[in-house]
Amino acid sequence: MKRTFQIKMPKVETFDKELVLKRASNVFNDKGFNATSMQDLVDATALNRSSIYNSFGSKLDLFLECLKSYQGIYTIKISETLHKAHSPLHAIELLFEFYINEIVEDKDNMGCLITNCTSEMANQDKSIVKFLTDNQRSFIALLEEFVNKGQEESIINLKKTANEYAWYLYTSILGFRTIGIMISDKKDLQGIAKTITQTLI
Amino acid sequence: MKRTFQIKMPKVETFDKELVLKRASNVFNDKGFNATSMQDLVDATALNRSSIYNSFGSKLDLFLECLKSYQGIYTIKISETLHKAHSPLHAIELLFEFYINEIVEDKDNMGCLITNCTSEMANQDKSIVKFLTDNQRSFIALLEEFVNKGQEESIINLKKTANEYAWYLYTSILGFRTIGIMISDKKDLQGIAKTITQTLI
DNA sequence: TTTTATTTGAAATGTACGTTTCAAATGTAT
DNA sequence: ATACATTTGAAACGTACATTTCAAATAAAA
Repeated sequence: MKRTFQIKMPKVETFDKELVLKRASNVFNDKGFNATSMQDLVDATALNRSSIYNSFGSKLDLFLECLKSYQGIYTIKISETLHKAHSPLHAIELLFEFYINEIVEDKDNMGCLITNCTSEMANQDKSIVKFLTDNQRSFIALLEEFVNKGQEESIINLKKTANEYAWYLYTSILGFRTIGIMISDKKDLQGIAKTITQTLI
Repeated sequence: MKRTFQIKMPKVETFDKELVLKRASNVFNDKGFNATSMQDLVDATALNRSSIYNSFGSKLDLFLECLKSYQGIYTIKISETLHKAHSPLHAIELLFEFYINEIVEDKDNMGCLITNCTSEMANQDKSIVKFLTDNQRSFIALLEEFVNKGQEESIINLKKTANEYAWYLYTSILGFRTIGIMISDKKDLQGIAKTITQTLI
């Protein structure tokens, strides 16, 4: 309970915020920020317009919350994926397998919310840039950690530093998420993923 | 002259179509399709609203013409770049150098019109999908041709087929164009490009 | 110079946008 | 049961959108 310190307790926010953000994220992911209307969001979330503005502020504020929610969900999924692996290289291979499943299951070919957002808004809005920069930094740090372990265990080659390979993998993932909008065939995607990860061996 | 077969020749279209398309492409590239208004296009092209509708049909039709114009310009630039090389591998390295220069000179961090369009519209409009699919096919064919030559000359390894490397390179270029929105530092970009092309050696 | 098909400019069309407003409904704590 | 801070629903706000309209201007051909 957040408000027990108050003398009087009025009607309180009842909706499931995470569920609302998931539904809003889905619309934003499908149509992009600019093509998504407030009406679309009202329909998708089943919230009233006023409630959306009350709870989130503006369309852009809601979008930023969606980005954070989406990032949170994927951080967990990716973390789980990486820790299932029996070696650092295998972790990176599993990461691509994870993305392949995401793409194959993404029947509407929406792609990744964050990658799409980079294309659509990274040169338009400062708060978006901040989010994307932070996301990039932490993702690359995570990748670097696994590459580093792989190099220490002599499973990943030493032709490049762990940081260089992390940037390479991050760039490849951006490309992979974008080509996933155009291609949904599992075999084709596995072929591309194999070629990307082969570089590390 | 296209209309000499007519008896009477009325006032005829005077504006430089390629220049207009370049200017329109620049706005679309900067803001994306959905965030670009007709007023933005009127301002950028210095054409009248009526003239735009007369000449191009609709905003989407104009956008498709912009995509084709952009594709035409890049096809020439890329062809020139590739044929400057002294080997097939060098051609691919020069291709990345070309993109690096494009990114560094892109002061507004707009990215690539076609890559951005994939993120924004590939799951929304059929005519866009057709353009993107054709573009993808021809670009991959071009890449495959160079990889194939490189493999015949034993400059590029045979761990993967030329087609597989072409898909890999295409995916990498999509990622490279997207990260180019976030990163403009030449050294950083050169590092990533080096890691991508290293795979072929 | 006149004719004529087309282009041009400015205004208008109707729709849809993001956001605000506010009275009524709600539910917790008294 | 009552009080009351908050949420809700519906309507309204002003703006901006893509597109159309049409009279006036234009320039090639007769």
